[in-house]
Amino acid sequence: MRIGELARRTGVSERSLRYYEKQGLLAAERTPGGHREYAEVAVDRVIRIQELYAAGLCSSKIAELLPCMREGDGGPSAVATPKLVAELTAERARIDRTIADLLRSRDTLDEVIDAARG
Amino acid sequence: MRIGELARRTGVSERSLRYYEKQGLLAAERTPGGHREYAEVAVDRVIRIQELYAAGLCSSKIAELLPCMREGDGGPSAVATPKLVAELTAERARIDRTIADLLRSRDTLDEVIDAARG
DNA sequence: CTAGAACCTGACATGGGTGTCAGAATCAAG
DNA sequence: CTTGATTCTGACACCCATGTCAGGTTCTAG
Repeated sequence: MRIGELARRTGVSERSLRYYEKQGLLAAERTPGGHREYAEVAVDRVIRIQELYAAGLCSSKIAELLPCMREGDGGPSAVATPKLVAELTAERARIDRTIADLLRSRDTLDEVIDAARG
Repeated sequence: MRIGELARRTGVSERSLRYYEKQGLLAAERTPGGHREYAEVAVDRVIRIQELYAAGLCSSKIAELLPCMREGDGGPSAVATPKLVAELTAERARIDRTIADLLRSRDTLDEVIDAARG
């Protein structure tokens, strides 16, 4: 599929998809004229990328991480190095802290919302 | 207490504390010479502000929200307007989506980490 | 062949909390 | 009074994913 369809199906802008490619996160074939041609599996990949961005990971971390994930029906094409494992473990801890933060903030909002309704 | 101590006790930079004041999030008395003097309750307030920032709320939303929260032992000094309640409800939904995202990303990380250990 | 839709690259802008620096004033201890 | 630590204001920079625009090329349906 081409970039417009991929954008539509993932909800991610074309601008961002091109940016992902430049960051080495998302590969694409090219038509003879130079237009990007994406495989079906790109949809899942883009969604995954978005989730990881939303989780606070930067492009370079995601770029290291993606090859170590299984994609579609195949297995992973790489295994994380010890250094990467350490980094990911740190990210994991940060995510846990963020979740805890979010839960507290959600409670705060609930309190204010409930007070206004009650 | 003064700004240095508040920064130390909350882990928030002096820069940010001054910024919070400019955004109307954090009030401070002034010494005759113009130095900020914070009440004890400021510590909790700053931590709360940080949590809300971490939850993705912007300064203006936090500024609207804070007066509707109970602070220390006292009750809230304001009640949320219907408009604010609607906005906060939307923020709450966004937070829920973010949490779901984080959980998925955490699972992704776990998968890669486990694969490298196994 | 042609028109219009879709795509290309490159460049500049944006947001918003935070870092940092400069130069001056204040505070507190000796 | 003096000195060093602390604080003040204001300005500029940064990050970094994303928006947007310009000018040109490719694709596809008629």
